[in-house]
Amino acid sequence: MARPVKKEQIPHLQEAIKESAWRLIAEFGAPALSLRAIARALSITAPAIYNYFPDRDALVTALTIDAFTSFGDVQLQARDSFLPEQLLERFRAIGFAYRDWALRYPQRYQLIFGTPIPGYEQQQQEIIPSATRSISALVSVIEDFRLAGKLKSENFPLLPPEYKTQFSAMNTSTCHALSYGVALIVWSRVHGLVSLEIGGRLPPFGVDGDGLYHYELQSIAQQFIQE
Amino acid sequence: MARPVKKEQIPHLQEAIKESAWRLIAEFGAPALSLRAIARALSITAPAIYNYFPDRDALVTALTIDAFTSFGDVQLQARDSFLPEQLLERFRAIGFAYRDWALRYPQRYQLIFGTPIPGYEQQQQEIIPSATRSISALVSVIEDFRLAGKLKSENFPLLPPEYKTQFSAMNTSTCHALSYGVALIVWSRVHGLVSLEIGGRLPPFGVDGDGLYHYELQSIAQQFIQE
DNA sequence: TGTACATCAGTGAACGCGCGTTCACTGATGTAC
DNA sequence: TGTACATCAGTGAACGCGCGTTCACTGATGTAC
Repeated sequence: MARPVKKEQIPHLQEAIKESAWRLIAEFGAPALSLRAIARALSITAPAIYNYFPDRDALVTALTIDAFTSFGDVQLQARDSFLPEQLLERFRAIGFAYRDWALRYPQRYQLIFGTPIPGYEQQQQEIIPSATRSISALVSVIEDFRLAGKLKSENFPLLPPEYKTQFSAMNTSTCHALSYGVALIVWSRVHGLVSLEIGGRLPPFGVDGDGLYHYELQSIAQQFIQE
Repeated sequence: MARPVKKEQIPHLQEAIKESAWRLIAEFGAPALSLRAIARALSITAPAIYNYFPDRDALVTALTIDAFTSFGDVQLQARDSFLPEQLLERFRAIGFAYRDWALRYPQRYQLIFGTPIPGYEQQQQEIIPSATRSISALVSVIEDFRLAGKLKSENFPLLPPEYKTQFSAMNTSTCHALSYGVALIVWSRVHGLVSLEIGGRLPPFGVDGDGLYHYELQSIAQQFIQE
């Protein structure tokens, strides 16, 4: 019963495993990911995966880091597609890149920001750098507004000094606590709209996710940024 | 090997099953819920559950409806703890009730708004009424602002007429499309902050979730409500 | 008050399934001489 | 150029597990007479 050994010259099986995992996550959702399903899709046996990842958690951790990294990449690229002086353009570009990525890879977005996968213990230490980087574009542009004296911050709740420590410990060099606080609020608004849209909570017909998102970015700019 | 038959007079097993399910969800998260675990916790056998729910999906649907209902209840109660004329107080009360409920039952919040449980096909029709009701307090108070001429809506993106149809089809009687659109934005902001907080995405130390939330409610009021 | 019977909630065994992980192995590849 | 050998990526069988669901059953309860 010789199985037709196709041996299709997988160049880098480690990458193939991750790609296959992403495909399965896109189709069935992150919580349903299994090593055996990945192996099946690649026409290999499940134990082969153990040559590349010590266990399932390690694979999920690697996927999470890759997702955060790719998510950070597109935002940083969007920022850098404008000159450092074009702060408002940079801000808007980051905002649109954020939503575009999330709509293109909704399951990846849910993997990194949604309900944790059952039975998976997140390895915080390994993930934190890429996670921090994933919002660093936003934080940096808001800090730039502050340095340019263009950050409106009346009434913003005072942030304890630990903020600063915490933040520089997160490897993003120096950043004023205020910028970080404003970035958190901005992030929460963007995340709120995007996660409702991804989750299908905006009623399916007649709701203009695009329009709402544009409006929300505009509102944020009006509230926090000096003309 | 006679097991000590405790027979502790469970009065309404159907309720006990749901309560046990909530306890397991609170401890292990919604995606890990299983009928056998529920049965184990109640010292009954798994097939007994089938006397009360035709299958696992039906149980999850019932839990979802209960969660939405309870979530809607606390918001409506919060609203009605102020006189109909005290619109701003009503709005703030709803906002705080929203966050309080979510922080008290984070796993329920994730069950109804987070990543869907793998293998569970949501029965939209059964759930929609309670889901709609869960944000009806917010929608109603914003509609009241509009009727009182106190809704600031310059620049709000025009909503197609389908909105109105859709919304009344959702059993919330008549409501202007504009109110519904504003409610969506308000909801997305509240949801964004709350879901980041529940997910532990606000850095653990030094971040004042309370303060940020107060600030955000204040911002919303300033943006959308006429003094 | 006493007996026969119907009801039906819960039991226990069993099904087929997919999972993560282990382990001894095999067989192609590449190097050393 | 030819042979012996080490390497090691991937295999196949097996493990123990928990899952949803089915099915024939049992045994307590309550009713009819």
